[in-house]
Amino acid sequence: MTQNSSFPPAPSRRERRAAARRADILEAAAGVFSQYGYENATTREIAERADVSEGTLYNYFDSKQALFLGVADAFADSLVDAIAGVDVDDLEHSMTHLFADRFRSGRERRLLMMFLYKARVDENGEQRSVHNAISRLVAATEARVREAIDAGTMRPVNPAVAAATLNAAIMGFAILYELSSAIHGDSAEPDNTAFPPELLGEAVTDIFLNGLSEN
Amino acid sequence: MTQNSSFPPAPSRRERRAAARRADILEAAAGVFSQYGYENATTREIAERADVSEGTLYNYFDSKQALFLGVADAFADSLVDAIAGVDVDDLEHSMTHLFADRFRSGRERRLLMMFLYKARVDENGEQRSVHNAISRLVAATEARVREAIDAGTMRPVNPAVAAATLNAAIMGFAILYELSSAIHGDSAEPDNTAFPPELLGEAVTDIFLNGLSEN
Amino acid sequence: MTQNSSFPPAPSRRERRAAARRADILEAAAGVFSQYGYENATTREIAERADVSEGTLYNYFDSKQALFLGVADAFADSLVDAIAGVDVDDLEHSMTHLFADRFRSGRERRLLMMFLYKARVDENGEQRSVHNAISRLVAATEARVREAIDAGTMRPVNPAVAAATLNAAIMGFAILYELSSAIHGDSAEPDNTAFPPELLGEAVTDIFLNGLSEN
Amino acid sequence: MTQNSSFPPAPSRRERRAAARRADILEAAAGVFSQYGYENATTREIAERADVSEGTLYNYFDSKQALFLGVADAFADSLVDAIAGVDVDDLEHSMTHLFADRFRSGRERRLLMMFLYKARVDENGEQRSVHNAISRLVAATEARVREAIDAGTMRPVNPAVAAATLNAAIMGFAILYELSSAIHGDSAEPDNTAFPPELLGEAVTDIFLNGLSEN
DNA sequence: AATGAATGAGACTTCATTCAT
DNA sequence: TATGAATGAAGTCTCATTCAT
Repeated sequence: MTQNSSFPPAPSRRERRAAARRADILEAAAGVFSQYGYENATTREIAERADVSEGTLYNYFDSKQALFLGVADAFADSLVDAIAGVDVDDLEHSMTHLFADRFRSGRERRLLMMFLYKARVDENGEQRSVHNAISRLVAATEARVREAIDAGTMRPVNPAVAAATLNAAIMGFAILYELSSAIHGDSAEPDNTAFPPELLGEAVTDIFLNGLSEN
Repeated sequence: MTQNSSFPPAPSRRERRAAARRADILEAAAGVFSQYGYENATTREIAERADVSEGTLYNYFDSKQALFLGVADAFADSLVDAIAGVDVDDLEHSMTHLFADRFRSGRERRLLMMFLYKARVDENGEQRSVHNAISRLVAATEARVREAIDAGTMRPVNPAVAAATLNAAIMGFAILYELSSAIHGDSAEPDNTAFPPELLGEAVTDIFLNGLSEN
Repeated sequence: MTQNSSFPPAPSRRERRAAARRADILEAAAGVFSQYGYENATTREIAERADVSEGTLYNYFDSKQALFLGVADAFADSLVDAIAGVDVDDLEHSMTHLFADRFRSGRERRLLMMFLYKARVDENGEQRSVHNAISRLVAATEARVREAIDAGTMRPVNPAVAAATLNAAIMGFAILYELSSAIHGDSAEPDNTAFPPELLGEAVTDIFLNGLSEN
Repeated sequence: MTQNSSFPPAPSRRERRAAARRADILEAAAGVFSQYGYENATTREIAERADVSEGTLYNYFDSKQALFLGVADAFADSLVDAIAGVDVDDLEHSMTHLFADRFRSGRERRLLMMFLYKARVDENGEQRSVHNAISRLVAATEARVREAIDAGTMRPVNPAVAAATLNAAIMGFAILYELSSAIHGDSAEPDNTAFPPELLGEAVTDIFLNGLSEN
């Protein structure tokens, strides 16, 4: 009857509705968080944007923190996927795309910035999840670097340092790009700064692959 | 010998005390902001740490925001100075030190992260000062890059992109380093992570100068 | 019989409770404002007297100012109604009652005094509502004066001046009466001063209708 | 040596300077109070306007309240003088001037309004002085009314009621006039409303002397 | 399961008053 | 006597979270 015979057992209609509701809430939360930052985002606005009541929020997430972590996890998933998709045999091309993609969406840039900020601020016991999300990113990157070195397309640099540097650049650049967007007065989408994402991705990749030194 | 005759007129005792008090407050604010982030920092704790009453805070700064901007300005000043000190004839050495210095102090790393975050969140009219501070950094960097290219020590890359990339890396790395510090459980000073700042600075500089490609 | 079919739609129980709560809060606010004046009235006491938390106040009114304006509007409404009820064919009788009614309740007297005071102090842009309330009063009075002149029961005085004078007397007398009440030591209700409101209303009306001059 | 041989003993230079300072402060306080109202007037601004430090204020007056009472007393003195100057043989003329004078200065109008307001709010034990000032006014008026009745220029109305009504009108009209000034957009001096003080004084006096009734 | 009114802790900020200089 | 920095109590307002409906 249902279209899915694999595990877990086919979700009932109620379960499907609940999942959709949860997704709506996460989507709304991502938007509000990215726009205002964590502390200035209000559960009231998230609820409004998800078209549910504030009370309902708490049927799906234990707290504002939990809501935030839900957003962070989804974000990290998509970024880990992107890193996993890098082709070590064509670093230039795939890195260019990776960078460009990370610079394209203002919402993603802002979310990344926020995760980094909160990860630091909330290092108090209970909420290491953002840390975990970051760690997953770096680990995924390090794995690719090792592969690239093994494949002979990358110099035998320290893989951990290289992975960290690349992620730092992604993060730092996302931040800087976001700031320039704001500075250039187009804080709202669409992002039409002096440097279009593609060119920027190319130039940054060039620096990373070929270095800055003359000769 | 006594009241010197040069400008500005010798500060009276009262003026000296006021300046010292102001410095105390800024110092306390920097500490509290870096530890908790802007929103979770309370004027109460800043006052306590500066050993003054909350009211006194407002004799020196108009608002919590103004206090924050005071910290941001001082921070940007020191970073601009550091960039201005880069020797274009010995990029490797001076960049290594620049990076290493930026990674050394946890408080500086955290402050930088916070400024970036707030700069994005507070792009509302009145408080562009953090933006300005960031802009100063990038401009100072771009000037050095142009010099280095003219001096023939750097490839003729796009100076604006290079300046942005370098700053992005500084920022991103400060963040990442800070996060790893936290991950490795030594969130408090001193910072004794797997990668000591000097080695890290060297490795990052190497990647930036020489690139990642196996040529 | 049950949910009536006329407009507006029958208020739900929740809506009815909300309206009642709003009324409770306004009532409490009127009491506290009249007792302490605007600036010395605290949201804490208003909340306590309305038997709600301070936070709840802000679910019904945006600010202390808004609360005050709610009280002012209700007050102006009742006074405008009273003026509209004056019978121009029996000025003596209806004016006597109008005056007497305005003198009777200490709370009303004090509120009036406060509105006048705040109207002056808060003439800053946003809050002209108190001004508006006063203007409504004077306009209503002027209309009655014109009618009375047309009906031949009043001398052809300048209607605007007469309206202003009458309202000035109402206000001024409310104030003076309130002050004497206080002076005579019965600041709390009930008001049993030397001059009972009815006699006072009569005497004042006599002066206004017949003047002070001999002959 | 000094120019004054009467009691009290000739003031020394120091005493004269102190008196002048006191007068400066009172003048500044009157201005600030009338502009902002009691609660919104700050000792800081009073001090600035009097060109002394805040601390100095407290060498001349015990508290903000005392400062206010100083202003109130001076104000009542001048008004009592004006009432004492009314010529019972020429009520029309002298009342017209009395009214007109009270309407002319915005600062006086606002101060009067404030005194009335504070007199009510501060009826708590300690500060009956404003009450006393008001009482002096009414008593002075009542004395004049009795004289006028004895002189046969006034109907034998109840002198207490008449005195109260007249003062009420003065107060109420001062308030109303002040409000209209504000309403007509010229809250700052000079006062150029639709009704110039002289005409207004005349019209009000006419109503008071001759009444409103057609007969 | 959904609602949204109620809660109350806690934040920032103001300002009359004091007191060491 | 004058100064003005320091004080700290107190006030308004916000918002995550709860719970009766």
